[in-house]
Amino acid sequence: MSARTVSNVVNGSARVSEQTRQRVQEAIDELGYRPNLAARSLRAGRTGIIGLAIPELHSPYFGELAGLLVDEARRRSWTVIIDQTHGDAEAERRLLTGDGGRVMDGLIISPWALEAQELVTTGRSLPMVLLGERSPQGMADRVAVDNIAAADEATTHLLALGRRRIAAIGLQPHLQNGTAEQRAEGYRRALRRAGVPPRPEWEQTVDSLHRREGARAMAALLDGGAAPDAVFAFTDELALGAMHLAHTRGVRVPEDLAVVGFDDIEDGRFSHPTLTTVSPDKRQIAARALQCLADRIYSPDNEVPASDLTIPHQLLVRGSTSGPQNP
Amino acid sequence: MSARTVSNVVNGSARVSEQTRQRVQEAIDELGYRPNLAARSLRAGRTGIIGLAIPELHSPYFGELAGLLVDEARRRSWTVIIDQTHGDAEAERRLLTGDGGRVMDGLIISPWALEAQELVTTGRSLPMVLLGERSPQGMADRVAVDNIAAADEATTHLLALGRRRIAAIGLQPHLQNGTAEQRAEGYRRALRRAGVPPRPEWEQTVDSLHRREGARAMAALLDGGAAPDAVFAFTDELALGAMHLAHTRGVRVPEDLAVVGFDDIEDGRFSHPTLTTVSPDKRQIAARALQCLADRIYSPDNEVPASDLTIPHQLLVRGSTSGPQNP
DNA sequence: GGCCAATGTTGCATCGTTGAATTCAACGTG
DNA sequence: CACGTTGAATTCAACGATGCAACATTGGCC
Repeated sequence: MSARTVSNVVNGSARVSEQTRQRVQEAIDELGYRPNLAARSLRAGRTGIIGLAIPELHSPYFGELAGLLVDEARRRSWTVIIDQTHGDAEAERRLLTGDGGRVMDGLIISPWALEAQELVTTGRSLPMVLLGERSPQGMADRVAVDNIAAADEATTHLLALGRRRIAAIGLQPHLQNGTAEQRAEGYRRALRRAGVPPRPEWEQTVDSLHRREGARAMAALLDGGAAPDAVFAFTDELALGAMHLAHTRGVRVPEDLAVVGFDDIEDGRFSHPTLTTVSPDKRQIAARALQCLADRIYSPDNEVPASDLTIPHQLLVRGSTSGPQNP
Repeated sequence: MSARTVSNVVNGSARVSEQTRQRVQEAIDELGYRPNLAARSLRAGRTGIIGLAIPELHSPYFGELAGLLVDEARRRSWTVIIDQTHGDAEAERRLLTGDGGRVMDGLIISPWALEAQELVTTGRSLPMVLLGERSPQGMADRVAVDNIAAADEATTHLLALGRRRIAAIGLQPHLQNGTAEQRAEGYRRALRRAGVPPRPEWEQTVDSLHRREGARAMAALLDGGAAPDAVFAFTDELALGAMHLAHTRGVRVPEDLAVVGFDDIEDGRFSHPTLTTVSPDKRQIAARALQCLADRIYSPDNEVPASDLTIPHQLLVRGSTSGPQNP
């Protein structure tokens, strides 16, 4: 009963007689033997581990997305290691260079501080899928919604309600990842099409996407000269923060202020009022991202052309822009 | 320039002349060499990876906790792999037996379906820290808040407001993990001390801890004979679901119905009204859990006695139990 | 009986790293 | 000048699993 035979039994690889198979299996069960993954990885050159790099796990959007990705990875027998970058460029860079050693077979990254250019250059050798950010030279796959179109729809919805003083919360001019900029562009495009000139004082910059910042930005808007009658927040968290502040100031939502968010996090379905939002198909984002990664990992040499997948989204109209609350 | 010398330079271990060190370092930088973690793990018998097993990543409480744990692990140069059990006993068991191979040096698990007895028996050889669930024979470390005392405080707070018809949402009699039971016990204890006999029809069982279930339970309470004037929900998510349903039925919070939750998730700070809650010190839970795990991993043979750490908690009174909304 | 094919099992070598032991060179001392 | 001492670099072996080739066994065929 050599080690080689045991290996054959465990992997069901070579021809093993039924008799030996059973004898080996018994021994395995009895001794509680488990194959050593480190050794297996060393031999195979693969670890079966993929990395997921997101800004923050505690943010509902990324929490929900991470959950879906982990489940999808399990379906493919992959294990996921999660790293939080906290929007720190250095952390993102360290992740890519594999500082301290290469463990991951591939990486799904939602970039924040680094621009795609640097991402792709630094992480050259690592199969990689970008969430949200566009890859410049088609060096890495990318999965994202059409932010411009989605923001346009959201804003158009507010215009259709008769609102004209529509503010935007969520600009991040100092960031490289481009998402905020695209949503801002969609917002402005919709305004212009409706003949409403975009006004800089209605575009609120934020330092983070937390509720707190949404509240701060809303306060700034209310304290500013012309109070808006609608707000398009670039994320649901910002929207919920804005609604919270509106409540504390006695501003009624949606009567005095219509609010639209982006992400369709669970909170928005149960908030008071419920939150109208742009809902990206998160399940599909997870599935497609892993599909891309698998393609890239399993066909290493052939220059697989980078795919740029646009995921469908949907505007969910709820209480924050309509009369009574819809579920 | 042998492999051994390179190893010495990388680890700074043995005596290496300054000259060779530089020569090696240059080569490393130029070739982009990274040590192979699989080989290192194989040699060392350690992977530097710990597992985190939680029911669901998308739940805000576990999302926040996971984020803190990941950060704390990074401070200790550990990598975290995350597994979602979805409350599935089989998934928890598979995790413990290391089905398909042993990767993790240790495991932090928030048990759901399995009772501690089985957990400890099955995962005998794996350093393990339990979150929430008590370990019977002191075979594994445990980190948790004093659920009974905390639930007592929450209920007592409602009693102090003059409420007497206090319902509880969140019982899970079919589960083994004991947390819900402890909170129920604290709830009943407080009622009895105040001379209010616990009434079975005010104890609402739930299938999950999602907002949806909180809403369902609240509906059941309102549709039942005697509508309660207060609710203690065993988690913030249940509480938010309950508040949502109250709003849709025109029940005012806190005037008609006072609500207390448990967990202190971010949503509760920005909901309308803001949510009174029991706040466990999550940062400390994360820090202590990793400390325990480190102790156990780094002193393998010595039977380190299992520690049972009680983490402090705090009742945060907010809008859902007071007049206007406090932040 | 001798030879080949099919089937089942084993041994060898290897993945990359590192502990332990070894070689090599330079230097100081009696 | 012979010899011990110290510092620096190298070689050897091993961690555990597995691709590959070799080996053993059996049965069938001419």
